[in-house]
Amino acid sequence: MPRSKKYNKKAILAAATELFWQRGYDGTSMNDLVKYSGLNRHSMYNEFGDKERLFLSCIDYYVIEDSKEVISILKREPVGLKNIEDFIENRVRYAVSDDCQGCLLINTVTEKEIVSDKINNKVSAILRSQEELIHLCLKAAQEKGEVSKKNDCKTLTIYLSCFFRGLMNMGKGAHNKASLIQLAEITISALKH
Amino acid sequence: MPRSKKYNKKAILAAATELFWQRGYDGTSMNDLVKYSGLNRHSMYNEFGDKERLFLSCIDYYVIEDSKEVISILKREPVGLKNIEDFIENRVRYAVSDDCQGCLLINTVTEKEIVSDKINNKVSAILRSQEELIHLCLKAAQEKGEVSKKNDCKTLTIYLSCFFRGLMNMGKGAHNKASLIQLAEITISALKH
DNA sequence: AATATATTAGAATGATCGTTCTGTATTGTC
DNA sequence: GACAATACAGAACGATCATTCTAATATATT
Repeated sequence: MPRSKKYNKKAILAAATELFWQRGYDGTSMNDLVKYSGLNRHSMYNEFGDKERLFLSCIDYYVIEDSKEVISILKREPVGLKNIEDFIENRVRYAVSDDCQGCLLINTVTEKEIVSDKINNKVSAILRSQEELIHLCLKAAQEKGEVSKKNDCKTLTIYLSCFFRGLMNMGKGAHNKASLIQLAEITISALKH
Repeated sequence: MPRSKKYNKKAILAAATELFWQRGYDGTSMNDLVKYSGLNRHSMYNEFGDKERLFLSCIDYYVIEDSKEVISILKREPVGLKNIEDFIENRVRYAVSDDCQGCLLINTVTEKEIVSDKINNKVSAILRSQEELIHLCLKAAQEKGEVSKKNDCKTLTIYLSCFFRGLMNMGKGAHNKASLIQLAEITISALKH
């Protein structure tokens, strides 16, 4: 009976995610989103609800689509140091690239005071779950003797999490991005001692 | 002749800086600033110009007043590893504290796409100058043999800069802030190997 | 006392914000 | 061909944005 939808929901989400990623939640207006995605304002609200719900959907899209490479690296069996090394290399290469705009989730942490509790809770839950993946790799790596047992692997997880957050910020605006390449080695070697 | 000013310019700047620090440039409205500082809107514009110029003044205030402790740690003679250690300890303690709201400058990097070139340039120039202080400490520390010469001290500077940026983000929103304490040791020991 | 500036509260401006509504055109199924 | 849902452009809403302006009041110096 009804007319079928012409637009591609996923493509719209990709466009919206891109904008939020670049300019943040507060810095992106519904007008920007309508213009950039090409979807009609009416359809936008009909499909995604209000701005907050759209952003929450974008976070889902980001985790599923834009983070899948990184997640698959961390999940590759058998887990161990190699996963961490590949992950670090992947993130450093992204940070150095010209189009690095940080990480949508980590960027949103900076917006903590302006966004809703719902958004904050979702973001921190996802960051926590990603840290859990790192934790599993480090635990296995310690058991295999690939990583020093001097530090608790929970501590090392936080160390890496901190490194990645810093890296994403540097990727967005540092004067000497190229030299970020060399951080991979230092960080990996810190795990071994 | 003229009536003398009743308000304290520095106190107003402190209040404005506090708000920008908490909520970012875009997330802070002139209305918020007028209300929070207590200064009349008219006097606000008269004293500081527009929002952008006020923000630039706040950055100056932040560097001079809110960063002076940290800067003095890095400048304490004779420079060497001890400066770096104290600096790291100071920043970690701040990150763990309940009222950590990150670093105004590093937060502004995340807002890169929304703020003006003038703001971006100022922020990155200051971050660069602070990295230079770290660089001088590391260079001296390497000459004294306190820090390994395996890595170029410019690389180590970037490593530390990355760590601090990550730390500030973690301080703003991590689920396990208390464990950040342990990062100081790992990071310092990474410099030694 | 006269004057010059500062302070204050609040109105007003035009732009933009998120959101909703209106009306018309389109396209599918019965 | 009739019906139902969608797509679309754009107007309209009230709120808020940064900024400017209007007055009235206060307080220094001459």
